[in-house]
Amino acid sequence: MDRPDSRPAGRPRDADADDRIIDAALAEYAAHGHAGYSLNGVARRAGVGKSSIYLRWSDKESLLVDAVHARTDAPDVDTGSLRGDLEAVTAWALDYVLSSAGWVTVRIAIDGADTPNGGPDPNQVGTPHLETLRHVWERAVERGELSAEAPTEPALAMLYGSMIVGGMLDRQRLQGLDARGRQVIVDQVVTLVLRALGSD
Amino acid sequence: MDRPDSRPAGRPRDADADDRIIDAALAEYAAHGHAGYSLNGVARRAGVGKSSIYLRWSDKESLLVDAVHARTDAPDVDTGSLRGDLEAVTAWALDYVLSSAGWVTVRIAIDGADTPNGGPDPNQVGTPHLETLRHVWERAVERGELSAEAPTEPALAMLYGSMIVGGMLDRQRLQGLDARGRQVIVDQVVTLVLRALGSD
Amino acid sequence: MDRPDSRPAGRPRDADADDRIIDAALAEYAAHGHAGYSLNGVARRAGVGKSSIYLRWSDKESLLVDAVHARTDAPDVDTGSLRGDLEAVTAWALDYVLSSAGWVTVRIAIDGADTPNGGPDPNQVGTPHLETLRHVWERAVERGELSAEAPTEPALAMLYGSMIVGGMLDRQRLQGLDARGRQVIVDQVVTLVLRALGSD
Amino acid sequence: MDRPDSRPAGRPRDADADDRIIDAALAEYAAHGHAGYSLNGVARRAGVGKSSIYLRWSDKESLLVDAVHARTDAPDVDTGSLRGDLEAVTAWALDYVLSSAGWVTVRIAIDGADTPNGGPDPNQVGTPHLETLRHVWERAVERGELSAEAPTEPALAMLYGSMIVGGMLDRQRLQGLDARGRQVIVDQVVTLVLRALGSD
DNA sequence: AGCTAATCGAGACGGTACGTCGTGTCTTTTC
DNA sequence: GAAAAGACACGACGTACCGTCTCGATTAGCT
Repeated sequence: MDRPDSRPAGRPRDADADDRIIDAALAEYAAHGHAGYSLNGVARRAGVGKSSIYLRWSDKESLLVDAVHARTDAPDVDTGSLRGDLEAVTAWALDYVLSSAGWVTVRIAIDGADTPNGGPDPNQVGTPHLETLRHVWERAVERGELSAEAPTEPALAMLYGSMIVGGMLDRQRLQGLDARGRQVIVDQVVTLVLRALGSD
Repeated sequence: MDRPDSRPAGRPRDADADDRIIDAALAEYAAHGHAGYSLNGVARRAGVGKSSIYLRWSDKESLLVDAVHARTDAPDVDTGSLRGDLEAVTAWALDYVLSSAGWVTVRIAIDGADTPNGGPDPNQVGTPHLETLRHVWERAVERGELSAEAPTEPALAMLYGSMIVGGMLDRQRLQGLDARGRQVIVDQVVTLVLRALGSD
Repeated sequence: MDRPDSRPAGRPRDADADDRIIDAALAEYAAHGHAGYSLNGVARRAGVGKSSIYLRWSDKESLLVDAVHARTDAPDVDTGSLRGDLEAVTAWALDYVLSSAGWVTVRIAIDGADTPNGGPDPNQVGTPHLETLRHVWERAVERGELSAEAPTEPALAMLYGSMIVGGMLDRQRLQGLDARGRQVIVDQVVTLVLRALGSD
Repeated sequence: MDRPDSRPAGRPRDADADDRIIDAALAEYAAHGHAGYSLNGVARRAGVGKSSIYLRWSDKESLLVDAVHARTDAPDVDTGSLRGDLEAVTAWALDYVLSSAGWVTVRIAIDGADTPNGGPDPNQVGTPHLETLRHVWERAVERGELSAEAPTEPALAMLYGSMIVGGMLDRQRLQGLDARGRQVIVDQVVTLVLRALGSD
């Protein structure tokens, strides 16, 4: 007969296909931009039928959101000091916005913000990064480096926003910097943020 | 004889059409979002043939950029004090990123940043705002409120970036605020920036 | 294993759509003439997307050629005598050139003749009718009614050309004739042709 | 005062422009075929503004008709015998249908026949040629070579139609013939027509 | 010489069709 | 029943042309 938790009838989903589709989606987006990101192209690049994509996602927008999610991992740094944590997380954020994949995330979040029920939820997209920053904050409060009343959100926005503006207006120059040059940028921003928080 | 700057031959462009097209473009964008913004729709709404649009702009994207430009005016505030100027310019920036037309600018600048020679120049798009902020800075230095060595660019990025992140992640809530509520946000950000600059 | 002539992968073409498209093409041509024959109009009338048309034909011209081909059937009459055959085939040809669909064929053949590699091959269009006439000839030669040296082609051209000139210059009047009236015309032409052939 | 047939006020039409336009129209038609014949192109080639064309003709179709007319001259041959006249006129007709400009006439007449009040009047287009043939007939009757009861119209249609069918189905080959080769064709057709008329 | 008026080249105007491509759905065979 | 393949109806893209219009410049006859 049938085992109670038997697999559903028919051919099982190809788990590998998920990965191929997600990779293809990000690659197409990075290659041709928002306007040139087409589901036909994704299917072609992934070597997959369109129906296989529509079985998993409702439309091309939600595929993009999921793709970005699946490929975004914000490391939860813990260096023992607020400055150390901020430097680590800022350095990581800088690399992120200067990378092609990372910048796609920003684009998607920006694109989705003004189409309330049309596009992807930007909070859903951006949250991972912010989450990491919040953890840094919490530990700083626990360590007594910050008061609980410190204006968390605005400071987060300043730090994260600095990186975005840098990636937007100064991209070429920043991409040309080596690790040492980027460290200077990071130091500067972290110093400003800490001073703003009265914790320098 | 001939006047050196004589008009070109043929029927002159209809200046009124420019306005109708720009208004229609922004209206279509606001109504249907990025995905639903179609040149056919713009032409229909403006009561204009598509050729008249393509005579002026090379594609729908550059029309959008120009439309946003044409309807964007960054006021060169001058209140007499750094804090006053920053509050004014920040309040204006907040309204800007929360507006539909303003957000389009941000989106376009973001979209164009990673496609070096493909899309519109992000600096061209973003510059007007930054220009205003730089003027504020210059006057503050002249008044002696800031030292000439103050880290201008990072501070600008923090301020402008804060607004962008707010417009991205907290859009719904911020749009719901009245003038008073927005003033609180502005104060908070300006205070942080001034403190970061050691000028509070 | 696989059958050698297995069907190609994917959804098969909708055979019904072919018919609807062809009918719509001829209807549009007949209704609006050559200048007003538009592929958009054909698609609309056929209730079909343009892509479905372009999957089958490369452009509007080749659709028209195929449409005419598909709806043209030249009956292979066989009455037992040359005069009988010629009368039958001439009567049919007269009806043909006076009909809207038939006249379209002539138009297309004429249009295509002077654009060697641009338009449809006129021989491809006109051949079916000529084919029928040639069969009539062959049987007449077999029966001994005509010598094998009789100038086939010029006589064919005379007969067929008479109908075309009639359809061109005398269309209104001929269309107004009843079957009896048309028979008079047919008799006259056949008599002339037979006399020209020295076979009266 | 005023002379009764004074010239109208204002700048007179440029007679030279008529010629340039007509030549350009035929050249464009010959170069790009019916589909590629555009008024914009004619204006460009003639070095003329579109308004100058529309001052003279109501649309591109009637320009074409007039252009063909203006460059068509049907000689009223008179050789003294029916056979001689027919040979002359047939040779001329053959050259005509094989020429680009001549074939345009045929095409226009054909196109206009089935759109009663839409296009140019086919009789207007075709008449000149038929007129010439009728004169030939009349003289033959006067000379007693033909009886007044001879079936004029059908014979005319046979002769003229033969040429059209030849130009349509056998164009390439006939265009390749030299004067001698064409003479053979002409003889054949004339012989058939004369025999049909019982006048050989 | 000045006035009037139609024509000239040029080219923008609102429309519409072209042929291409992408959407999200549907239909087929194969696994 | 999922997979791939690809056809389906629809509609936007950017281009080209239609026939109309609006310009400044020209070219005449009439004052």
